[in-house]
This record gives sequence, structure tokens and C-alpha cells, in this order.
Amino acid sequence: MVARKTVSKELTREMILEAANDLFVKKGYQHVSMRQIATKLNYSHGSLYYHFKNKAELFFAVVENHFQLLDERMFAIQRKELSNEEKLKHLMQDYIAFGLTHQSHYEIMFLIKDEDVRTFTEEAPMKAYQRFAHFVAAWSSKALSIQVIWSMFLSLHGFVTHYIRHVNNYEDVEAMAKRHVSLLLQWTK
Amino acid sequence: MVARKTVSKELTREMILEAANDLFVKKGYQHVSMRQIATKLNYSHGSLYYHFKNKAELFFAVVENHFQLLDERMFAIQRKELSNEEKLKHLMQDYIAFGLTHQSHYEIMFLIKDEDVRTFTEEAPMKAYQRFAHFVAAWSSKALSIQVIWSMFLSLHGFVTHYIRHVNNYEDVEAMAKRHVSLLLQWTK
DNA sequence: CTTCTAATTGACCATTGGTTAATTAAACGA
DNA sequence: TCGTTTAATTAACCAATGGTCAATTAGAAG
Repeated sequence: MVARKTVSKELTREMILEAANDLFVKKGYQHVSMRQIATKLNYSHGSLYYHFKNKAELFFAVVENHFQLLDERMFAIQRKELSNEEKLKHLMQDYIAFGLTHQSHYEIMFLIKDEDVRTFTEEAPMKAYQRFAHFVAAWSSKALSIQVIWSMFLSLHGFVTHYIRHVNNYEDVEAMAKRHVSLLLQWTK
Repeated sequence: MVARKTVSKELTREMILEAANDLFVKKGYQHVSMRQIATKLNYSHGSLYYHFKNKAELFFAVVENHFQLLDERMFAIQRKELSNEEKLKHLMQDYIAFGLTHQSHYEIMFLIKDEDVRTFTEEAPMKAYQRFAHFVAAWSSKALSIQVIWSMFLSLHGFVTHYIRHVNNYEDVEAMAKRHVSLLLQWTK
């Protein structure tokens, strides 16, 4: 048996995360096996379990990074020189754009129902929503109830989850997205 | 080897469909194995493949039977003695109720992206939407653009797809659903 | 009584996620 | 320099999955 490679070739958490991310994004959680990830890295699949407890936990570590991406996009809008009304519109359009541009990410973040994964993915989506809600409240001209903001979020979510099955990029439905958003904005007036 | 039971105990498509339905509804597509279905029926899992080509086809047959349920629910509202405004509200609430009561069905109808299953489920969801759109248009007090009706549908879809991950039945979110619907109804005024 | 057909079985396959004892490279201390 | 310890890796192993198929047999047809 040949065990333990030299230290220069040692397997790191980051290497695994990177390889796993590529595969998860390309194929989705269900269709990626630990063996595939290990093969891509030229290691045996058992070694992955030294670094991560199981597939779900590895997956969660990958997803965590995805949520930061969404977060950063929201902050980017905050920094822009726009009226609050414009920011609000941008925020919502950008939410859709994010979902349809990073489809596998979005699926991973908000769609997967799998038992072993769901325990992990209860908290992160809620945090994403709370950030969203915070900005909506801040940029709206009139005070909005939590209920209204939540409905806005669900409506955006519905748009994304539908078109994620039918188109491959945001541009294909940009016009439709803008009209959907402008309808939602009526609730803020 | 013992093969072929007496005719009175022969396995029928209907028996399989019933057992499969129970399990799929209880656990969802991914977490039901062909062996589980066969075990429940006291047959070997191989025999299922005599009646159905594969798991996806069996599942589709199950869903097909219940696909009409949504349709029938819409017609049931049509027959009720209610004002158009009330009908409209009921239609939308009932859409959510359906989705959260028959979660596995809804997943297949509108959510699953899986290659092996999706080929079946392209057409049926659009038919369901068209029926929905027809009734919305008929019962709205003012003429609505296709765009508005479509946004309403997407917003309901968003509600269902979100809560399908978090609750097990409609009752848990009924109050929230009603508020969501009443917001959507603002677009019709 | 013979033949044919339809239904059923269970052995088998490749693949999966996951566990673990054995092995070994490298770090550390004396 | 030489043990000793620790961290990393492997390969064999497990139970479960979806799916295939030759063998078998009950009942129908003649």
C-alpha cells in the first residue's frame, strides 16, 4: 500500500473546495459523487473524509461562499450614486440577475430540499433575506410592513425558480424581469 | 426459484401505482427506492420493471393521475356561488393550498430539473398555468395584461416553492398565504 | 396432454456515500 | 542520529441504490 504523499502534494481543504465547487456548479449536488471529486484531485475518495465529515458538510462549505457573492452584490448597489428609488429597483433586478446568472448556485442556495443538506441550509438563506429586507426597508419611500417585503422576496424567488428551468441566462428574460419588478414596486407606493 | 404467483395474487399496474403514490407522497421522489415499493407490495423489485420501464416513468404515472386534481380544484371554484372577486381570491389561495398539500406532486410538476424526469414535465405545467390565467382574466374586475397575470402566477409559485422546503402542510402558513394573496390582488384593482 | 405466453423471481451488475485498520511521511525531542 | 508521535492517505469493506436478465412456472389455448 502506498500511503501519505509528500508534503508538497498534500491535500488541502481549499483544493477540495475548489474542485467540489466546480463539480457542484456544473452538475448539481445530487449528480456529483465523492469519488468524482477525489478523482479530479487524483486522490482516493476516502481522503476527503479526513477533511470533511461527509458530503453534506463539504457541500455546505462550498455554498457558504456562494452566499457571500450575493451579499457583496447588494452592498455594491448600496455604494452606487443613485436615488433610493433607483437603488430599490436595482436591488430587485439584481436579485433576479444573480439567480439566473449563477443558476447552480441559486439552486444550491434556495432550492435543494435534500434531507441531509437542508439542516445546514436553513440559516444562510434567511440571512440573505434579512439583508435584502434591510435594504428594501431602508430605500423605500414609505414604511413597509415585514409582510410586504416578504411577499416581494417570495415573488422574486418565484420568478427565478421558474425561469431557472427554462432559460440559461438572465438576458433572455431581462425585459420580463423588469416588468415583474416594476409591478412589485407598486407595493412600495 | 419460485416464480409466478397464482392469478388472484397477480401484481397490477394499479397496485403498484397506489403503493408508489403512498411512498412518494410521504417521502418524496429521491427518498423512495424501487425496493421499498416492492417490499410494501410483497414482491421482488424486479417485477416492478415488468410493469414500468423505470423509476421515473412509474413516478410520472403517479403524478399524472393527480395532475388533474389541480384542474378540478379550479373548476370547483368556478361552480361555487361566489362573487368574482371572491372566486379570484379563492383561486389563488387554493393554488397555494394545493402546492403545499401535495408537495411531492408540486415538485414534479413545477420544480424538478432532473434530466430523467423533466422530459415528461414540460407541457403539463403550462397547461395548468393557462387554465389559471383564463380564470384570473375572467374573474378580474378590470382587464389585466398577460404580464400582470403571469407575475401573479410567478408570485404564487414563489410562495409555494419557498414553503415547500420549510413546512409540511398548508395550514402552517395559511394566514401568511392569505396576506400574500391579498397583496397580489392589489394588481387587479 | 402439449405448447405457448405472461408474470415473477432472485442472482447479478455497476455505482453510490460512508467507515476504518493499516500504512507511512514528516515533525519533534532527546 | 534515532525513536516517537501525529497527520494524511489508502484500499478494503459495508449496505443500499437503479437496473438487467435468464430461469422458472401458472394459467390459457389448442
